[in-house]
Amino acid sequence: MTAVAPDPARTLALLWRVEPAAGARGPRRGLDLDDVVARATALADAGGPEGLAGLSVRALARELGVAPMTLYTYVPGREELADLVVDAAYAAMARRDTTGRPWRERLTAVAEENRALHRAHPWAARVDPGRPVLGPGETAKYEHELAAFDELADLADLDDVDRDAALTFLLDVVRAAALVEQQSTGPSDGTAWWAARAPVLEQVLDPERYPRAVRVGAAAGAAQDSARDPDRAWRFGLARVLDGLAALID
Amino acid sequence: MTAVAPDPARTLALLWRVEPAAGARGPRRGLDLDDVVARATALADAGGPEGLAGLSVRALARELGVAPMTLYTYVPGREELADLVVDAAYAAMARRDTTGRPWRERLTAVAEENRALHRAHPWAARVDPGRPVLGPGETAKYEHELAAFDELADLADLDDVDRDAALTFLLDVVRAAALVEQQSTGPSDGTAWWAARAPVLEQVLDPERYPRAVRVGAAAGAAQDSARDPDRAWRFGLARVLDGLAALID
DNA sequence: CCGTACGCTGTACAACGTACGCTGTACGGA
DNA sequence: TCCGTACAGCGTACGTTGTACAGCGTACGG
Repeated sequence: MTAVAPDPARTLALLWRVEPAAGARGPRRGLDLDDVVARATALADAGGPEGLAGLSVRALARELGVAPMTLYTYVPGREELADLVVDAAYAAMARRDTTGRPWRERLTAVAEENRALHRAHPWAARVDPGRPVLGPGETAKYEHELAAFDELADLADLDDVDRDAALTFLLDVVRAAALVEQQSTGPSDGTAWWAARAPVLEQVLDPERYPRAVRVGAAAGAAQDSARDPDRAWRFGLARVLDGLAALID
Repeated sequence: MTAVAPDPARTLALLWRVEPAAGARGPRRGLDLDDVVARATALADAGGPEGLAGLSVRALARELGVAPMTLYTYVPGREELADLVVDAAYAAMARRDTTGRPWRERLTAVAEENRALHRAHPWAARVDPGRPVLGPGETAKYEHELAAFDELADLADLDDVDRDAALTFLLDVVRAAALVEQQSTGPSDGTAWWAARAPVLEQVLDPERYPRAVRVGAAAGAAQDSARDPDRAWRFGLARVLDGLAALID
């Protein structure tokens, strides 16, 4: 079910659009790689949070009006296609130039840009951050976001390793907030979700045994469902990140 | 490929081991649900970071010496099996009683317990936190971890929603650190990984265009690979979390 | 003692990723 | 001008997945 040799060099060349000096023999290509990736992205977006995981070669081929195997002339396999989709999404992000602005504002901008990413592409929050793509999109994103730490790195005397850790720290809290947000705006809008579970839960969730879990769980669940203050978790996380980083400045 | 009706009540009953008052007619069951879950956990653990996603009904059945379809008399489907595995892992976590200790120590204990979880079960870091399992394991974990926030909630005047957000904040940073750690201890030990990519990257990663990305990326990569200070990212994240939460105390 | 509820499983189907080999195209060199 | 060849596209096929369905056999309740 998986290819034998997922040559990383080939994938990188594809990501960076480094053509293998094609001798233009044979028929012209009927599709454009950028189109393929764009259609794949649209399919993934339509698939909700599991969109990227659920993206299938056959569905994409159907969408593009070609046979499934045709896609393999454009892309080595499903995994690499997903990498291209991810990197394209990173490349397409809006990046505010906040050069010279105070560090809190710069980091907030980065956080908001990533929040927008997660809203545009719900699957982005499920992308494995431990497996870097190393494409042009990710690289540009990385460079831009590292730059936002210039002033803070200076003030707090962060070395490069700490700067990277600080960025990871921020991005991860943003991702977590996105996951929470997706849960409430998810397929079932809370009420039905809880209604289906309430009968068993009432029977089993002993408030004397789990006092905090029952109380806090109910409060947190209600807060998420009510659209009264949907940004609360988001602002909490961001403020905690900024305060945590501010403590580095002695 | 997916079941038609993933009845949530049935799954909850299974998680909490609420028997449907079985009239004990017919043959005895040859397997124990706890055994099934234990073997599934072992299989997932052996499968590395993708272990839970890669867990297949057929493989588990082979392991248990039964036909694949037999498992469907114990569990509604693959998804629910995964939920049981997750909840069992939560239930099995060691939980230090830190009642009365200072809040930083209590939160550190929670962080370390979850770090141990991620080391025992690499797939745990990939479990979707937006989809709560609501089993006894998760509930006990939630209760225990909320309790660790008692003093801080008091000092910082956190309401229940904030308390939940603060816990989520902490757990997510721990998860992120686990993902980073898994990347370095991963399948290929860094050197080979970079060697395969270096030729293309050198050709394409312009240090003038991406100065910080190239510099910081190299430093961060080297820091992860070198086992010199493997805990550095971990300690950074934890310290940032504690400082960020400490700022809530006015 | 037997009817029936239920554990177990063989078979089958739809969907998946993708290897292999064919067909037809269109350019580079003769 | 023509043709060899490199390459785009794809039909077919294989192995894998989750799981629906129907049959078989067991063992308890009446």
